[in-house]
Amino acid sequence: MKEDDSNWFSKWEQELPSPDELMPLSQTLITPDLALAFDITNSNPLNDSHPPPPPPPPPVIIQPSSTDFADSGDLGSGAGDEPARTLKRPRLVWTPQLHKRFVDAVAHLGIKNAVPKTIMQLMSVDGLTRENVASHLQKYRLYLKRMQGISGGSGGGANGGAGLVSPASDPATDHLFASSPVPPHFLHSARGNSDHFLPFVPVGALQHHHHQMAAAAAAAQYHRQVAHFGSSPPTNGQFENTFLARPVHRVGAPVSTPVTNYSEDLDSGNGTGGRKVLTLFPTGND
DNA sequence: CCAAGAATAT
DNA sequence: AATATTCTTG
Repeated sequence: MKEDDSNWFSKWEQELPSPDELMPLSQTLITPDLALAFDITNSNPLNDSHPPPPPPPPPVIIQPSSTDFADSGDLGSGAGDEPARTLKRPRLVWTPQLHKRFVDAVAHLGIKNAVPKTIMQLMSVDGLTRENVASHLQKYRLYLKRMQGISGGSGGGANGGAGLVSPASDPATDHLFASSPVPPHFLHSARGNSDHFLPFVPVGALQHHHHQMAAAAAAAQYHRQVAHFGSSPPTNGQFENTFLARPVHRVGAPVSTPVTNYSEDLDSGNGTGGRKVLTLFPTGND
């Protein structure tokens, strides 16, 4: 068994979010129209509720700001896809799944190597940019700092929306970050590397499958994506688009092509027993 | 020049 | 509040 290094890796692979959940980023291949077209009528008997259903009829599409791609059809010639340049992509939504991936990557890299670029590469999420990660990382660090002050660690976050929770979960502190098990060593000064040493990114090991997602699948995912959280504040009227436009990769790094790796994931986003969002599919997978 | 980090902006 | 974008420094 020389699987020493592959050891943690294989384990990691198992926790990778299922395609369904990290689709928001990969939806890049699916156009909203297509999604809607597929969406469909899908009588989803086992689908959860969908209070805020994406009403197809109204001419108004969810787009935060103006300048979008599907807007005027003149831009260059094609107006279809390619643009990647000059276009603004929608805000990235860090779903618990994505964040989990993020945390895992950071954890496995060690705080020292956990720099945006490396994290991004390790996550191998299509469409994720360094800036995305950088921004999130910044916030994540603040969160960790915050935590050091109070609570030595117990990540008992995970509040089921009720009010009983362990300490260290201030209403202002939890939210997304509390939903993922924060690696212990994070709270200490991660110096010298405790267990993870990976100066470089083993991305090569991750590269296995390609995109094989079908439109139908994407459409389905598109739906559950919007109908998430059930505990949203009342005055929250901000809709953020869930699709990202990022059809092509432009890597200059020595790594190969970062593609999304799909794997089975049962989502255990909370170790403290406080189940949280998602996991729309009972028993296994669809 | 590229990338990380902090500071700002939306 | 959450992300993005800009600015500065390495």
